[in-house]
This record gives sequence, structure tokens and C-alpha cells, in this order.
Amino acid sequence: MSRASDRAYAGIRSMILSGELPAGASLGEEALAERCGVSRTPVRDALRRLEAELLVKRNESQRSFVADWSLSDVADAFELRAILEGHAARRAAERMDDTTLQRLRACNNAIFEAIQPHQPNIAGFLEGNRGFHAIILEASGSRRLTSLLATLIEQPVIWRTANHYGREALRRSHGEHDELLSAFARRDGAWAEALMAAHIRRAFHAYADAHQGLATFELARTA
Amino acid sequence: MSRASDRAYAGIRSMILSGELPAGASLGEEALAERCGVSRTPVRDALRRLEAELLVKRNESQRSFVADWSLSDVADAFELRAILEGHAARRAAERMDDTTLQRLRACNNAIFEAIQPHQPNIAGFLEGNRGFHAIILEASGSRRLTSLLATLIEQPVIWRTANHYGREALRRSHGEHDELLSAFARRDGAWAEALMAAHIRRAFHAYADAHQGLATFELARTA
DNA sequence: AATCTCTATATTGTATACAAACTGCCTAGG
DNA sequence: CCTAGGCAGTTTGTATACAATATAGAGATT
Repeated sequence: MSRASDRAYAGIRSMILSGELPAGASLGEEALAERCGVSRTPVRDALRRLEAELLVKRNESQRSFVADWSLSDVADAFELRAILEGHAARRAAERMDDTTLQRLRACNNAIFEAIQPHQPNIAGFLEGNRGFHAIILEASGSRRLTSLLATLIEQPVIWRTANHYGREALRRSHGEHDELLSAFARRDGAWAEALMAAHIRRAFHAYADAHQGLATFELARTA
Repeated sequence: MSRASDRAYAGIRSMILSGELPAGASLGEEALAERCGVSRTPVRDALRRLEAELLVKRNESQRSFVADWSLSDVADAFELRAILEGHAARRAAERMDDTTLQRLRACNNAIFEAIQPHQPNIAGFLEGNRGFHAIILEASGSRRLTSLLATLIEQPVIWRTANHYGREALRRSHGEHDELLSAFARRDGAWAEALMAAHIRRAFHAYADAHQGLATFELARTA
């Protein structure tokens, strides 16, 4: 996409993810256009994209608002991710080649570096994690699966709470990736699918725990 | 959506589905605007929607074309549909109430009427079929699942070939719906999921057969 | 003859002006 | 005091003009 449209998209998106625009906030096109330094046209474009990603919802008279993701919404998304990414893992295992396997190993090594206690680099972990899952998706060889999962992986609230993940959760994530690598190495699709489903579901509970902690923390601050 | 934008969307969509705009055809905004009697703005809007539905694809420099759905693309879509609608059927069975069950029965009765030999009403069959699956989706109680499936159910080429379905395929479809009703009546999620997955996969093969026949037919006409 | 470049043309991206629709308030009537 | 209606302000939808970019074709050069 071209410059202005991308600026609007990236700008609004980061405002939402950072919490600058809280859930339920009104998203007037004119106001957003001014804040992003572009005209309404690219803003409208960006809002449509964000709406497709379910970060933005529109009421019956076409006004836009920041979508509010309740815990049950997030649970819903994770459940579908577990199913679809499990399926992707199965297909990837069945189609796995040595080059891809090497790339996955390298990716998980990068994650290992990022979570070393002396410097727990969360951004690095997220980056590596994203890469790991992206490679699997690519290896699954289903463009449609990739496009479906795109809207599920862009979890809105998650990046905000990632910093609250415990070291333990990060280490388990790395270990589960290692197990996945074993399944891929054996080209065992069913094994990979089961591992991936478990991996995603555990990630959900890690999120729920962190979210729970965060929620009470914010409650305490407000009181 | 408002009038002009909807007209553009409906217009372009029907041009694609009817085959008036064949796969690979160039979709210039100006030309479409003229054909639909609106300006480029709503056309751009419509193209984005159609792109999200994968009916339209864009090349690297943002020009739009009618997407070509190879048989393997269609197979891909059906495979995902089988998984996701299977999941939806499971959830629907677990949450089933008597009112919804009645609505499903009524819907399948309507399908039965439509496929009676003396007047095999294909449009009626498709309408009833769409309704049946929509009710299940609604009963699954997952908005996200619904939104994911929306892009999969809008199969581009399928409606064109529906007329080539044999009576046998239509009757089997009705019968499978009946079996699903049994599973729903017992609130047996696993049963419903298995039946739905089988139902979708059989539908794919019916499509593939009809498509095969259609392809050779068109080939013959061209020669 | 092949290829490269430059220019003319076509197409998409952006901005802005205007039209239509919705919201909320304020007043008039019961 | 409460409700209905309409009016003013705000917000989104559409059209159009202009800018930026990509494509294709002609001409020149090797």
C-alpha cells in the first residue's frame, strides 16, 4: 500500500494497541485524519482494514469504534487458532523439507537467546515467535489458511499484556517449539497437530493469567 | 452500506459470478465505475470487499483482476470449511435448544419441497441450504467463527455449476441434513461434527464432478 | 535484430468539496 | 412534567480534480 494509507493504518493501529484509544472509543474519520496528518480518504481505507481484523467495529449507522475484546472473545479467537494452526502444523509436517526445518531451528534458537534471564528481551521473543509460526504457515502450503489466520493472530490486547508474561511461560513456549521440531523432523502430521493445539491452548491460559493479574492491577490503580 | 457502494459491490460481484468478467480479467476502477453508474470512490470500496472475499486479487502494483479459482483452490476452501463448519456443528449441538431445532427442521422441509422431481427448484434448494447452514452457524454462538466462514462460503464458481448437480446429489444433501438433525436432537456434538465434515467433503466431490463435466462441455463448445 | 531508455498514456492514490444521513437538543403541545 | 417534532450540528457517503506511479510503445543505440 501507498504511503498515506499505510501511515493512517499504522497510526490508528498503534493508537489502539497501545491503549491510547481505549476500547469503545469513537473513531471519527476527520479526527483520525488530522491526528495522522492525512486526508479522510486513506483513513477510511485504514478503518476498513482494521474492521476486517476486528480491531474496529461499526455500529448500525456506520460509525466506527475501537472494538472491545472481552476475555470470552479472546478465548473464542484462541480456540479457532488452535484448530486452524493445528491443521497448518499437520500439513506443514507432511510437506516438511530440510531447508524449512533448518529455518525453524534457527528461529527457535533466536527465541532461546531472547529469553535468557540476564536480558529477557520480550520484543525479541515476540518477533521470533511470530517468525516461527509464519514459517509453519508458509510450509502448510495453503494460502487460504494463511489469510484466515491473519485475522486471528493479530490479537489486539495481547501485545499489551505480553510484558506481564512470566519467564516460566516464555521457557515453556520455547520448549514446546522444540517438541514441534521433533514432530516436523519425523514428518508426523498428527503429532504436530496435537502439539500445536496444545501449544496455543496453553498460550491462552498464560494470557488469561497475565490478563487477570493486569486487570486487578488496573483496578487497584483506579481505586 | 449505502446505495452507491452497494450497487458497485453487487454489480461487480454478479459480473464475476455470472462469468461476464472471466477469471483473470482486468478490473479498472474507472471502467467499473462507468458500468455501475457510480463514481470511483464506491467502486474502490467494493473492490476491497471483494478482495477480502478472495473474488478479486491485486497484483504487486495494486491493479485488480478477477481471481481464478483452480480446482485445488476450491479443494483448499472446502477442506477448511469442513473443519470449521464441523466445529460449528459441534458447538451448535452442545448449545441446541428446541426452537432452533424446529427452525432447522422447517428449513430442511423447504429443501425437500424444492428438490421434488416434478419441479427441481435449484434456486430454492440453494436458498434453503444457505439458511440451514446459517442457522447452525448462529447456534454455534461464535461470532468469530461466523466471520471466518463468511469468506469461505461465498464460493465463486459454485453457484454457476450448481445447476449441473444431479438430482442424486441434491437428495443426498437433504438426507445428510436429516442425519444432522438427529445428532442435534441428541445434543451429540461429536456426532454432529463428524456428519458435518462428511457432508461438506461430499459436497466438494459433487462439485468436482459437476465442474469436471462442465469443463469438458465448455471445451467441446470451444472446439 | 535485440535491448535499453525515454516519453506518452493509462491507472491508481490522495485531497477536497459537497450531499445525505444521523444525533442530540430544544421547543411546543398535550 | 413528559412526549413529539423539528432544527442545527456533526459525521459519513459520493463525486471530482489533481498527483504519483506504473505500463507500453517508439525510437535510438549497440
